[in-house]
Amino acid sequence: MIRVRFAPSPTGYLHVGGARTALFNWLFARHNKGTFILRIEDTDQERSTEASIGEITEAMQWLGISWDEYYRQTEHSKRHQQAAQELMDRRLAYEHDGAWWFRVPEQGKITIHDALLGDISFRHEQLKDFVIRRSDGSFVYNFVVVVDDADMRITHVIRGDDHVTNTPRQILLYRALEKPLPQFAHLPMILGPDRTRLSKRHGVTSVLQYRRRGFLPEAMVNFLARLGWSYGDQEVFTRDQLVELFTLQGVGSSAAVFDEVKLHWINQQHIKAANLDRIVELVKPFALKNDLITETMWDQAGKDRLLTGARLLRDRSKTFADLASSIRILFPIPIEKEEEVVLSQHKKDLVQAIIDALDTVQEFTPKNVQEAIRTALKEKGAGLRDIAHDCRMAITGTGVGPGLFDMMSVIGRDLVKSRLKEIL
RNA sequence: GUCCCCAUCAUCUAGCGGCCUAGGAUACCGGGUUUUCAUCCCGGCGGCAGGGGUUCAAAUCCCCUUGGGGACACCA
Repeated sequence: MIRVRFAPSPTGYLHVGGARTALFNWLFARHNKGTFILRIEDTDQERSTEASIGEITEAMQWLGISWDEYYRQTEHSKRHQQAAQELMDRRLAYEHDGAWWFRVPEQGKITIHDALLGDISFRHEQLKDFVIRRSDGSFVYNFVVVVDDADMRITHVIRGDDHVTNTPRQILLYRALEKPLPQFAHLPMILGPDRTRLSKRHGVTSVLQYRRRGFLPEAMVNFLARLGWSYGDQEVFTRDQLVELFTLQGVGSSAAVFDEVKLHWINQQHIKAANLDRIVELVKPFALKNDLITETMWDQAGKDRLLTGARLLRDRSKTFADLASSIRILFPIPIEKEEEVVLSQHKKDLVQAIIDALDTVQEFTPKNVQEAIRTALKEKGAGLRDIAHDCRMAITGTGVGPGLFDMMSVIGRDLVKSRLKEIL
């Protein structure tokens, strides 16, 4: 039975690097029908916070990374004490300056058999004795992680490769404690555009920030998975496909740069594939965010209109923030125009003809609207080209967008008419 | 500085000795579709870090150089 864990320390939000590590563990567990454990490494009482634990679990839930077992490292203090005492009793550790030190044998070398990196050797001289229990009685990371992983019968330790140099010390501890070694797999790091380890100074690294910016969790998961993992030429994956296809063999060994441009593209792919009802539901908070649109207005907008609007506009949206700003035109609020519309008298006549024509339309469908407008323009000896851009600007505030008749239909007769009158 | 890891287009990557004149994706640049933009379709640009080996054959294996990253705490 495969058992893996993600072990974040709750000293801040979940960043994308941590999320990727969690994701790979989770995919590995789900693919192999194993167990995924979330273990909060909260032994650093100074820096650990409840708020941080909440942020981390919320981010994981948002991403859909579900855990089967949950632990807090501090709950295991007696086990740590017990194990440390055992090493002391067996003279594998000694006390110095009030701290307990693990004795590293002077001769020999230690080899990690890493599932991703192959064999990596360290000579004992490089390691030196190290502290396992501080003089204040608390335990050091390298020690508790081994005790906990052994107790929890972790079979595969999948973590960032910034941990490789910790691994030989940990292996020594496994041996001293007479516990079976897990399989190690060290994931390559995620880098910023400047090729240094991804951090706050590279911009947004909080997973939850991506939710706030209008990204879909499945897009985030897809993107994170493709950072280091691949499956032939395929780029877009559903969560289920990822679970089905994920293997450690598919994981590369070189660091990857976090490319937000590609994240946007993947997000767009998932927005295009998502269920429209969900799109409408998810875009709502973005539309309400800093706008004239109220909750009531949203509810009165009409489900069908919102659905149609979302369908028409989502091909142009990389994020929900994009979609929210374009879907505003469905609401009876003033629209900001990208450019001032100044019409010649001739064009004003055309617009007036269009307004009049709209009144003759029975059911306000794209097809009917088109028919009425084309007919009206033809009678004036004009074509759609002559006035389309101005009409679009009047009713949507922008020169680009979905088909004019589709837009008029979904916006609705009254709103279209009043917006057209504004430019006369 | 010491130790460890990594090295294919700008970026993510396929490639695990012959299928490679190195494939896909993003980005970028054209063209088509569209009233416009986007989507979509077609095309283009662009890379095996360098040098030695091994082999009939190397992007693939080995060594060196260079470059990049990481670790060097009584932090996790």
